[in-house]
Amino acid sequence: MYGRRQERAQFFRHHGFRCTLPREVILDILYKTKSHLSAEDIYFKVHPIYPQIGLTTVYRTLDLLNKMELISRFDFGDGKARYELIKEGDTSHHHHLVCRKCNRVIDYTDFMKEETRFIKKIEEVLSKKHNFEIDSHKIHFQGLCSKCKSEGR
Amino acid sequence: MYGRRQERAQFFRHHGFRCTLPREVILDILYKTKSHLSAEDIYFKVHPIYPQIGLTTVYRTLDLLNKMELISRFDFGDGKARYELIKEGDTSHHHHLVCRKCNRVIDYTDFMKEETRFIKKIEEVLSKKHNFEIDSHKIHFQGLCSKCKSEGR
DNA sequence: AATGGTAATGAAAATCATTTTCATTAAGGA
DNA sequence: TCCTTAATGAAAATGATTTTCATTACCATT
Repeated sequence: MYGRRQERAQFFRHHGFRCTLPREVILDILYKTKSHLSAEDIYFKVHPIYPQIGLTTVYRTLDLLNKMELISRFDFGDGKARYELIKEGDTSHHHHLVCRKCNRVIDYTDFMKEETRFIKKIEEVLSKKHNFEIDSHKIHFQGLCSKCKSEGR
Repeated sequence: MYGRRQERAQFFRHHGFRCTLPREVILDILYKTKSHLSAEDIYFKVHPIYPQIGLTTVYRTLDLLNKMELISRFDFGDGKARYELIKEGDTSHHHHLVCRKCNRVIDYTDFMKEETRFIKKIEEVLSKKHNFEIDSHKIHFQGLCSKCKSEGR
């Protein structure tokens, strides 16, 4: 969906939004980049190629993509929001280990089968109990990364 | 530990910090309040009784308590950090449902037995694999709360 | 292909949570 | 009680994000 211009354009229009250059470019960068990008990160990636695209637009686009549930927003404790594309298929589903000292983030994909089973069960119960429409979940481990551990806390 | 002044004082000293009035008062408020408080929330709760305690000190104290792992920091998407006391015993262990529209937070404690089993297993594997010292985890469901669902997204 | 209504943009200014600075205060060990 | 120094408070600074507003450019319609 994200790979082809035509599909992207349709996706925006389906949601009642226009497909513009900044939106295409930003979505493209998120598509091509694995790591967890902040608005500024994206701005500096975009700027050399499209210097007319401003930081404000990056913020607005990230907000839009988030509302469209194309991307997820994370807080890893470094004072800026970070974003990741939500890809289709189970292959990319992952969660994070976050170092509470240096804020380093490690992605993991272990135990996803079991997780899915477990999460599905909770979701069923919670969504009924609280009349809540659950559409995503995040799991987040905190602690000390190898580097910070060896340097002493 | 948090209930008695003597214990609190010792706890601070054990960690090499002084036990001061602001620290006692702020810890006390966190102890007595169930909900997820922001620095400002705490400041306004403190202020009528101890007007000499400033917002800066609230921020600094929350930072300290967080580093001492007495409290946890959360981002529920409303632009301010929120904090919760980490209580002892299994009874208070819980996670959150967060509405992506109005940022309402619902605590849940369902399936904690199974969760503990599941999380313990993941932690063992991940901590070895990444040489990471895991000391806590967060689970976070996102979606629409009953109110926002009925009002139409 | 040209047009027009309007959503989207960019630059600058504003906002707001959080952090820093620095002079003053007060823990708590000696 | 004294003294060292960590902790505090007020004000200023910072930095991420949002708002404002005049301009641009999608894209449905002609």
